[in-house]
Amino acid sequence: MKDFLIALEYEGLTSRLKRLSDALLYSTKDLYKSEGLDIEPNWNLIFKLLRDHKEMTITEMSDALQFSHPAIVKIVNKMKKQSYIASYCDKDDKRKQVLSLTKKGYQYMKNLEVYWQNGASVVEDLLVDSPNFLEEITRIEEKINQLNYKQRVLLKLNKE
Amino acid sequence: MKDFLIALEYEGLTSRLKRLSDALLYSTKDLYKSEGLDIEPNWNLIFKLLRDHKEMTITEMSDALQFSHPAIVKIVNKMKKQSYIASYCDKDDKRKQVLSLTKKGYQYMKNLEVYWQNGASVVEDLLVDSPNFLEEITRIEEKINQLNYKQRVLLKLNKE
DNA sequence: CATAGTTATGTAACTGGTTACGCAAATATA
DNA sequence: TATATTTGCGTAACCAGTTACATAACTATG
Repeated sequence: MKDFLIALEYEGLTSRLKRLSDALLYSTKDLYKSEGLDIEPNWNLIFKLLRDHKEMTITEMSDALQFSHPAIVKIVNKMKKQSYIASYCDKDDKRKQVLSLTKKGYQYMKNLEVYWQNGASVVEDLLVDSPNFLEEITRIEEKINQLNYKQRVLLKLNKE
Repeated sequence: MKDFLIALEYEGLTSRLKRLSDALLYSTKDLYKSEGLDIEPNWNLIFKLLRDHKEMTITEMSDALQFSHPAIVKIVNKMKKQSYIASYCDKDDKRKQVLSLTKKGYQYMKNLEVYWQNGASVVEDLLVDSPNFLEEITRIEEKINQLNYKQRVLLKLNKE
């Protein structure tokens, strides 16, 4: 059966992006599960952020990833429960929670590297016939950041 | 603050796809809400499917859109509750539910056309500097359909 | 033609995001 | 310095998908 979303062209793109990202997400979860790994999707982002920055707050992470802060809170709390992350209260600003990887976190990260490397290599393979993809999706992200979908549609509607 | 996901290159793509598709999804919902429209994301897909095919079953829709069947069931049930869709039991196969748009459904669809047209036009604008995007994402979808992310990573792991 | 397997659909539980709201701490201002 | 505003973060409720499981109806086969 023909793929209706693809046939829709411009009108199908949003749903295709969701469909593709869901497929990758669930497949990643499935991989972790079948490998018996104690990690969830996007923990890798937090691991890498803290590997590169040593210490960060929730807000800084939410800024760097451009995720809502509750999303970060949820991930971080799970990682704390597994003792991959520790935190202390910033003494200059008591609202802030300063997060960093524990020794256990650093050690566990070593086990994950092989999955990250092969994962990146898979993405590279997926993109090999799509050499402009990364560049072009970056441009789309930039546009959406400047003026979101709703604003753009409203602008068109009001011009009529 | 620099975008960490973009800096991650291959390792950030999956999360960027989700981030982008979520941004579009929530912005679409926001648009519908602020316009007072009685419609949810992806209802448009069902409307269009039934506009083009008159009658379809759950499984046919799930096939055409490549969504899981429970996803279709949920959407269709909501649209039935609003009387945009009616159904009858297939007399040759009593398991099947034959779905079609009601008169109310067709009428309501007319109100939506202007949003669909402008939405498509917005997507066109978003893609104007990304002329290869649609073609290249199609190739990525094809690859994932042939061998999913998990399978690809496992293959690489086992080769080591 | 009885029964084993397959298919269509429904339902439950889960997931990983979001928005909305609240509060305490910090900052700006009158 | 009292008060208004902003900021950091936590929690609740929601949302649109998924997988897993159940059931009834159809199909194929010994």
